[in-house]
Amino acid sequence: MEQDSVDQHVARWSAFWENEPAFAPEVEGALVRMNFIQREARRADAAAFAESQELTAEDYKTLHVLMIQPWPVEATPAQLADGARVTRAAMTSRLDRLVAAELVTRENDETDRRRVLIRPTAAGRAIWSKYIFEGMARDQGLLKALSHEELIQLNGLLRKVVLDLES
Amino acid sequence: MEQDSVDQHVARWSAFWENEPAFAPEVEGALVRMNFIQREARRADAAAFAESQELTAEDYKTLHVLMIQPWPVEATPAQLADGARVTRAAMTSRLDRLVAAELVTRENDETDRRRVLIRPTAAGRAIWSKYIFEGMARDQGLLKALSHEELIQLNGLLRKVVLDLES
DNA sequence: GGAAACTAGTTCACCGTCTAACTATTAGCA
DNA sequence: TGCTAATAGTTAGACGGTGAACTAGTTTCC
Repeated sequence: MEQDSVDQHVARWSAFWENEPAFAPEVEGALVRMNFIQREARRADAAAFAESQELTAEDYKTLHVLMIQPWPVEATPAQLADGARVTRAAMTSRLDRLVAAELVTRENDETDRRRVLIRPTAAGRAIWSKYIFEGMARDQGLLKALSHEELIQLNGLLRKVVLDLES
Repeated sequence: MEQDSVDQHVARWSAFWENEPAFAPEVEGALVRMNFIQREARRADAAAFAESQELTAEDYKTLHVLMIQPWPVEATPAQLADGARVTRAAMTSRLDRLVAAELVTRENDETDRRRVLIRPTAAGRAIWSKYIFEGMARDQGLLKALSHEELIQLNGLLRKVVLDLES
């Protein structure tokens, strides 16, 4: 099979660690390749949102986490922070921006007055559905080199890793 | 095969997009799993360096990029910035810290007086070799669920993706 | 019923990164 | 040779994130 840039990296690296049994070329290669793919994914996402000027990839992520809530589509800042993997403090300022852009509303929950409920506006729903399909297309483009069967094979291998890490 | 958390995510997601042909469960699954593994890797790295108190994972990365230069082990801030994938401005402040910690030296290049040459100190070399093997062990632990043959298979699939993205 | 513990969200100070502007030096070329 | 353009590094200001402290409201339990 043709070599990619990671093969070269691993070859240099293997030469560097010659006679060093602790170095595992296949582990290095797999992790560097996954890193490469993820970086490319983030780069493409950031480029798509930079072009649009409407919102950042981060703010889209917040909106996305909100939109995929089970019906009714509403969530607390804490839930959104967990989903977007940022702190609640960071979510406060993300929501400030989304509220200012009128993509979500922030209302007090009258049944528990500590809580705040976030709901998408019509504009927020529209923006989300505008970008969600573009994102899917980008993701599929990223892995377009693999056949359906190869994708299933890849998921099988990755599932083993994830199951091990989750146990 | 047993299900991992990503299978559940993909199942919910598939139900959400029922009758929506644009959604590709295997693509979503593979990317989410790679994301999971990378996040776990970063988490473990950050934990290892947080425990040590000697330097951050980011500053280690800088030192690492410096140490893997071909002999003689020296580099300009620009080279290090490229290797660590941060801007030169960010590298300036990273180097301030490493110089203050006496892990690297910063000298003017007399043949091109715009340039600065960064070299590791003895302490810098020592710290790097202390952590490099721990990092390799963490990486191998991350993928310990896969046999050698499975690792080769995984690299084969990922190589196809990387080659496609590089072309 | 009321004190203590817990929970939700926000504010604050700090940190690391980014972009853009700036200084100093070198290279290109009429 | 002497402008002009390009290059290396740093600095300045803004931004988004973090953890800790804080306010307000709710739950627990004697």
